[in-house]
Amino acid sequence: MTDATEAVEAPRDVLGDLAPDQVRLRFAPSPTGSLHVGNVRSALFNWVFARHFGGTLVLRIEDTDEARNTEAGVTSVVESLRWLGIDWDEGPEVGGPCGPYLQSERFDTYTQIADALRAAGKAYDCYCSQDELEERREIARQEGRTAGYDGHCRALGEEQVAAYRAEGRKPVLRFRMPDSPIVFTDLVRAEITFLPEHVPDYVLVRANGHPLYTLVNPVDDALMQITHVLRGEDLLSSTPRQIALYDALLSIGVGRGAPRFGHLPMVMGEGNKRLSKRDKGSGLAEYIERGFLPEGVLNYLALLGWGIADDRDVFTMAEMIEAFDIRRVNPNAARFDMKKCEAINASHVRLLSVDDLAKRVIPYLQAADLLGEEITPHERETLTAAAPLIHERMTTLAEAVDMIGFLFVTDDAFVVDPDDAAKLLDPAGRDVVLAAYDAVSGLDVWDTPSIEAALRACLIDGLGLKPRNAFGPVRVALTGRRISPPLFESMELLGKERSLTRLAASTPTTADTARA
RNA sequence: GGCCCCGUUGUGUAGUGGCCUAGCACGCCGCCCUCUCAAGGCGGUAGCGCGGGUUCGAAUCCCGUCGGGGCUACCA
Repeated sequence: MTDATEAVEAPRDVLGDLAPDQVRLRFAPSPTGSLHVGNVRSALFNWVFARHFGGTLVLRIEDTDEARNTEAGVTSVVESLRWLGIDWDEGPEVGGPCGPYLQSERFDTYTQIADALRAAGKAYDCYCSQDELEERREIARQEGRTAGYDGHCRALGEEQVAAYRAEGRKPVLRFRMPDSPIVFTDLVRAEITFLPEHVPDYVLVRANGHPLYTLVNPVDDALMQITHVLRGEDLLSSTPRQIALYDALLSIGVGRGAPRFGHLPMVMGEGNKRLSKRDKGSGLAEYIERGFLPEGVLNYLALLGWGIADDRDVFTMAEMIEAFDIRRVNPNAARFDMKKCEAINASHVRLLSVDDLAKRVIPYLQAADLLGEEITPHERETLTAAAPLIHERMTTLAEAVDMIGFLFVTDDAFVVDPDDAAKLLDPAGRDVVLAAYDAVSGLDVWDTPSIEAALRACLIDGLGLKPRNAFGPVRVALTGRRISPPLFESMELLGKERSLTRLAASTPTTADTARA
């Protein structure tokens, strides 16, 4: 590379003539239920791109499909983004100069622009029926040609139009594709070329007058002066027709021409198909319920196509924003791996301070009825003391319920896991628990060192048990589970009285004695 | 069928002609530590889809081929 005359591939130009803070991106979901992780990933990359350059992120709701309940959907999108910590500069709740930001409130605009496009000859009325279209499509397919619109109505005479109208046919508005190749440089891929014979004329407005996504999406991007569009690769094939539309819009004085595009790799689920709503782990709601951290989810999603360094994969959003370069995004489709997602999340849990962890775990304990709305000082104290015990043991916040629930559950609601009891609280185990009871019942000082010393002296030194055999039964009796936070610390937190109560509940029964 | 995108261990990736007998992370397996589980430490498993070129030398360049995905609606 020392030879200046050597041909070098032109680098993908990210900004062009724009000043960095002039970049405008958007996240434009349709409000159909909970956000899909693929959408979250798109939101993340657009947000990070905008923040990296100090530009603007617009949130626009694409609710042109009137069949959906937009009211609840919009709320859900907004709440999801808030949870994630992804903020927007223009859009619902924050307003902005390009509103309204709900497409359902912009129909007049679309109608006007559709008319202008028709008047300028950029689009035309098409009277072909769906049956006719399908028939011709099928023939084209069989002949190995592009199976799109054949241009039948491109140049109808007045007579023909009158005849169609007399039949009662209602036209759709169809965009007239230019007959020259469309070439663009994708920000994550390279230069991509589409030949005109492969990109047929397409419908902008339905026969019933409703504008389609094909019209509405580019129109709003133009009107909202979007400079960069980062979206899924599934939309790559529709890019040439959209670019042609941006050009047409420009010619009638709308917008500034096509934005730059970057197509993000698909997120694949099990097998070799894209992650669908059916797949486990496809909806954001699931992550919230399970107690994933927003920073963990975002970090993992970022890893699907991007990395901060070759020897590190845990990072904060601030670090990602600082380091992000769309040209470094890998174009390969990536398979979603829940194990890795959990591992990344676990790393972020460990990055939390113990105070923060204690705070974040509260809603999950409340949801499990282990804590009430009001948290007593004692509960708060226990939580603070318990947090260090679990912060290196958990993958998701909701796991706190099983891990430290025994500290908060009332004694009469306390139950021992049946399987664990069967294994460890057999007659021999119960004898161990009895010995443990005797060992600690006389303790004056109830703290971890004293408890440990007493238990070891009695069970290990006294009875000659192996540690795991000695503490296993005690653990189950106290925490209800074979797996728990460290035993002695747990006992200290449980308190002497409650510890003894639980130990007593698991000491040898008359049945055991009879059997012996 | 047509068009477009993509192709490094099980998964995500690093790698832009020699530093690659291919690095990192997750997973998996084993060992150490240890009151359980984690965390941590150490070690192991496994990969350049295939075939031709170009070159002294290719995971890296070229051609072909195979494979996967996406799109192909009056959905978004």
